[in-house]
Amino acid sequence: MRIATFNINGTAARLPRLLEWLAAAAPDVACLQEIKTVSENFPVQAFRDAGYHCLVHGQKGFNGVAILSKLPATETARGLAGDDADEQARYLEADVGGVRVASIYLPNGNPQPGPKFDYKLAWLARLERRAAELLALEVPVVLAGDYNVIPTDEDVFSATAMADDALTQPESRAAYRRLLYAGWMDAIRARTPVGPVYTFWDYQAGAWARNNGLRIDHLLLSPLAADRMLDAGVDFKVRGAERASDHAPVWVALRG
DNA sequence: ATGCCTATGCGACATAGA
Repeated sequence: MRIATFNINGTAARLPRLLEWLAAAAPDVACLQEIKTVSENFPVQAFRDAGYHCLVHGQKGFNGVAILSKLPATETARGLAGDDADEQARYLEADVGGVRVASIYLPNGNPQPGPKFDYKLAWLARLERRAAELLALEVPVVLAGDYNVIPTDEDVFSATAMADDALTQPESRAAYRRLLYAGWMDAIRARTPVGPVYTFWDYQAGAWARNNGLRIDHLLLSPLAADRMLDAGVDFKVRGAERASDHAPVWVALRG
């Protein structure tokens, strides 16, 4: 089973690229972020024609997450518990073929310090609580998404250029590291332990051409999912297409 | 020191992204 995460940066703007990628990569599950549409306007029929069921948690204009799956999916959570006032669509979770999968769009947190950074850290704390509940289930789980966290200086083209950014702050990194120490395996780093691996390249300043990237899209695997991992990687080519998202898809292959 | 691009919206610029 191949499970991918892809921040598409707008469904309407990205639909042709997205359908091309689904046809070429044929993931069994695709966790999408930044769909930037209300659920009612998500092009369910186009994905159905491509062979995918859809679960959608959208909102107007910004954010929004979805899970596409070849097998039928059973929704297990919509939104993260812990803050009833939080109306941003950033978390969707489902059972697909015996694997629990979450599509995560973590808050960016800039500028920091400030309320947006506080929201990011609070969201990370809520995610840690949900992650602990999921570990206790003792089933294969894949937490897939745009974490907006650059885990280490090896995951960024220039640590100094990003030193004041919310994505590299010690508090953001500590929360991510706590997830790893709790038992979650970073699939990309399990496959490629050393050297730069990027999943995002800014539209500005020729970042793609210069390979000025960041690694912020992650696949965290519970122990039972990690046991089944065959391979993991980034579909770099997708970022080089015309009218591409600023993120590339990241995928993991599980046995069975 | 700032903007560089891109997407969206009750568009005519503002906001958000990262």
